[in-house]
Amino acid sequence: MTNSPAKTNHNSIFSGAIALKQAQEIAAIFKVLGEPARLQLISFIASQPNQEACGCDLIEPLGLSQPTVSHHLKVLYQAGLLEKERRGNWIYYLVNKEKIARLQEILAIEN
Amino acid sequence: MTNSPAKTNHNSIFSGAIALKQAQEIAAIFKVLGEPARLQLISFIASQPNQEACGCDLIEPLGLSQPTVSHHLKVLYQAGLLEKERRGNWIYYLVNKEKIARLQEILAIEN
DNA sequence: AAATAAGATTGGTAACTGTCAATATAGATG
DNA sequence: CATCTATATTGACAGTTACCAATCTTATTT
Repeated sequence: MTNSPAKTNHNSIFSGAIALKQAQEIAAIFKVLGEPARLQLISFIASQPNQEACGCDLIEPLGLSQPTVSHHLKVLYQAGLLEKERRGNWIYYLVNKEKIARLQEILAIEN
Repeated sequence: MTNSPAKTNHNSIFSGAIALKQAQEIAAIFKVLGEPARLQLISFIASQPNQEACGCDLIEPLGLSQPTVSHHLKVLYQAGLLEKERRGNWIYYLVNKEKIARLQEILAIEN
């Protein structure tokens, strides 16, 4: 269990004018979320009973081809929004809640 | 002053698997935020003393051409993330805080 | 080792978009 | 009306990406 630090929220884009580098980092995450299929993936995975799902169960509900779903899962994983774990033939994905929480802080209005 | 309704947060993508249409609507907003220049614009405007800025003051800090800045401002405005108001020759932009707050709710983890 | 099933990669295409130069529009002022 | 400044639009180009079919890789099972 990690020790939760004091909540300061100075990571918000509203706590001061952000520099280009930070803007690029944050934008990269929003860009990943800027695709309907990827939002559906996150939402679907999180809504499962164990809050996880294997790739094969994600193809049908999205109505996209297997390569396309695989591509989106990769993008989400590389952005740190999903975690994955292999169990036999299947790879189970789950949402990285900390990353989501950090994103939420970025949108926190200080004033 | 509007009466604040009971906070239910059922707009989050984590309160159940979202449908395609909703995914498209939300993704459209994240897509707009998925550009460094636009994040800088929002951040810069909000960090001004009156939390507003005219377009002409946004060109230099971004280091982009006037048409490009104008384009980004238009995209942000059309997405409902910025509001604008003409005063003489200048057009002042300010952040739509409600829209931001709604975005934050979309990322709220229920569980 | 062969067969099966899940997942990843490759290659190709169509569509989108960020960027700027050039130009146009709008409002204020002389 | 002419001029000046702020903002918007147009046109063009380069880079990116979502998508699929086909193929490859990985792990299990017989």
